[in-house]
Parts: sequence; structure tokens; C-alpha cells
Amino acid sequence: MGRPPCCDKVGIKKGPWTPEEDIILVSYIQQHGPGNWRAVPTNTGLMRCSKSCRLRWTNYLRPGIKRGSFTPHEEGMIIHLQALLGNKWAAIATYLPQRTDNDIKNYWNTHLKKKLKKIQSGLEPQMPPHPTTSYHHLASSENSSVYASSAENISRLLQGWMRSSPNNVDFGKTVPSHESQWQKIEEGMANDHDLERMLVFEHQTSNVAVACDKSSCDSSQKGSDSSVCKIDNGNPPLSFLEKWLLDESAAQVEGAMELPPIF
DNA sequence: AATGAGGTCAACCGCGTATGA
DNA sequence: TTCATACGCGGTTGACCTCAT
Repeated sequence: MGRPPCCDKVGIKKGPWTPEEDIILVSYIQQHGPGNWRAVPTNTGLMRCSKSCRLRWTNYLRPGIKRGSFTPHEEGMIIHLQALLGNKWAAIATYLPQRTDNDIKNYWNTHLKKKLKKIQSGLEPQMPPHPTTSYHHLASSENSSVYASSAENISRLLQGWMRSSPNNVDFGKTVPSHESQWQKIEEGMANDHDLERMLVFEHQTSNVAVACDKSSCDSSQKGSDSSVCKIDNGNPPLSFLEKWLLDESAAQVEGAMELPPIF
């Protein structure tokens, strides 16, 4: 193949986005909706490559993004889903519509991986307090930097625009129809102690390679990794997973130490 | 107060996949 | 069917921040 990188053109700007660039991008998307990213730099005059525009939108400017600390419930869901799906961050993000795949990936790599490691080596009898990072404070506190505030404001503005918009555009992030179910799970689910138990549970079962009921997988959906069903964004073949998590939620994590039926 | 180590996260890179001519 | 192009994803990087000394 050898397709040249899209960003090696002369004059393409890299690095952090400025509030001005954000505003240009957001107002363009307000008018045209997300998509056709190739045309965005041309039509907006932004000296950014299409990839960079898409990334900025999906990871930062898209309305509905929740910033700040992950709740124990969210942590639990990520741990569950990671154990089942592997590092399929986009698929996992489908079930946490307020979080981006990048956020989830970062959180996994910086927080959860370490927690699991500690538990694995028996160094952590108690879960530490829920981590709150300075960056989270940056994004949410009154001491936020000017830029964090402005980006947040842009996002808020856009949320307001979305609510008032009669024909909402598809913002490029599929929200699963069972979102409300997940919210229920989050509401009913674990505190830190429960999370600790779940981490132990995931550790105990982490070597189980089966991530789905293969017989229920359409053969065309099987990716190169035969142990994991390919997730069709927006229509994931995960009913068993949903059921398991929902059942678990109903049991208030009481059964978290028991292996789910698929194991 | 200075500084070095470690942590966090936004953004980039490169590859695989989807799509259309 | 083949090829070119655009998109999307996961891994990685590097700037910036906090904290301990």
C-alpha cells in the first residue's frame, strides 16, 4: 500500500489547538455536521489536517462529553468490558457514551492497569481513594486555565445548540439504545470496595480468552483476533454481555465473584 | 525555593478497513 | 476485481503539571 501520511504536507499545523481554532471548527460543524473531514480544512481555512480536525472534535469538542474523574461505576464498567473485549476502546466507549475512547484508553493505561498490577502482586489490600488528578481539577474547578475554560464553554454552547436544534445532526458518536440501562447500572453499582472485588475478579479471570459466544458470532464479523467478536459500531452483538452486566447490577455486585455463565 | 521524578492527557502516527470509481 | 482514497482505531509520544525531596 504505502499510503503517504495525510499530515506531511507543508504548512500543516500540529500541536495543541487554540480557542480560535476550536471556534472555527465548532461553527463549521454546527453548519454542516460532522463528517467529510477531508473537506474541513479546505472549507474552514484551518491549517490542520483532516485527521486532526476529526480527533479534536470527537475527543474534545463533541457535545455530551463528560470530563473529570471517572466514577467507580465507570471504572467497573471499563474493567468488565476490557476483560471481555480487550483493548477495543472504541467498542468500550460505545457503552460509556459520555466518555471518549481516548479518555478510556488513557484512564486504563494510567490508572486501572496499575491497580490491577498491584492487586496481582498482592500489594494492595485496600483500594486507594478514588484518584482525582490535577488535570481533572483543571477542567472542572474554578481555577481552570483560560484554555480549559474556553474549550469547556464551547462544548457547553454546543450542547445548548443541540438541545434547541429541531433536527439534531448525528454527531458521529452512536449512543446505544440501552444507554438508560447503563445509567441504571452505574447508579446501582459499586462503591470502591465493590470495585476492588471486581478488580480481583477480573484478575482471576483475565486469562480466559473467550470473549464471546462464538457460535452466536456471524462468521463475517470475526476479526483477525479470533477470540473477540468484532463490534459493529451501533449494533454490537453483545446481548450476552449486556445481560450479564444487567444481571450483575440487579444483584448489586453480590455475584461479582462468581463466574458468569460464559466462563 | 529549586529541581528532579513521576503522572496525566491531548495529540500524533501508522496501520487496517470501508467505500467508491 | 482492482485500485485509490478517506476514515477510524489503537499505540505511542511529548508537553505540561504536581509532588516529594
